[in-house]
Amino acid sequence: MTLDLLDPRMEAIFDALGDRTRRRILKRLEAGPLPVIDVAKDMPVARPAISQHLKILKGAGLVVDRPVGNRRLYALDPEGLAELRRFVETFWTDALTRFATYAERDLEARK
Amino acid sequence: MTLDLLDPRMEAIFDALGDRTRRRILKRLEAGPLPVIDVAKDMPVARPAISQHLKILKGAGLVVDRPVGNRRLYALDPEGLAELRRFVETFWTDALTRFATYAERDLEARK
DNA sequence: AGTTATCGTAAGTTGTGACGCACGGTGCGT
DNA sequence: ACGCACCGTGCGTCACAACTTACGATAACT
Repeated sequence: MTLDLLDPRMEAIFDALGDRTRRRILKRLEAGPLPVIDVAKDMPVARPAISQHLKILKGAGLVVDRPVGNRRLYALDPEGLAELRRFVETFWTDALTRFATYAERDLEARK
Repeated sequence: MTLDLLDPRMEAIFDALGDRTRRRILKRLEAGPLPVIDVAKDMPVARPAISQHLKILKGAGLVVDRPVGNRRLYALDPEGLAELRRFVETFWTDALTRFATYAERDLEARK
């Protein structure tokens, strides 16, 4: 029936979102593009760790980066966010449909 | 400004979704409620591992369970899914708003 | 009562991912 | 040219989370 494996892209996205530090990074980038050093500011981990996390987020398509002089600006990638949004949306509606179906069956069974 | 930490509930949800096996479990439950033994069927890991994953998913509010005779039926929890949906939705729209703002600034800066 | 099936959990092992440190590269300034 | 700031990346370490195995509990049979 339906494939058991998720889209590799979605796998990467959820894997990326599975880490607290990475979620914090995204939350911080929500305010706008930032250089690595600013992303790392007041974070519980050191800058190199932030770089590694950013690399993973980039691989998942959740952030984009562009060099600006000395530094490198990271920003949210609407592409990846859109993909996540679509997936959650469809999963949600599908689940609700199924849920309604089973609620109906329950009602039927109770008669 | 905006709080750096996410809602503990969302933290639990994303942590739960951060694991491949757990995602597969959810995907399987999308078809309807199942006993543990059926969830574990043809899975790359043994049944006890599935039980542990289900416990985590339950803690995150993504699944619910009810005893049915000898077995125990697990099903998707619309509550948690709704929460996830809302979060992704607002994050998405907020990000888009910010994105538009910065695109505008870019345009302005190019003049 | 005895047997079988389903399930949860405790205990112990292991892979791996998150991290700090150190280094090298690059760009901007003096 | 020199120093400085920013950044990416090996490399080694370590904690933790995902496993298996073994056991005990409960429920539905004969």
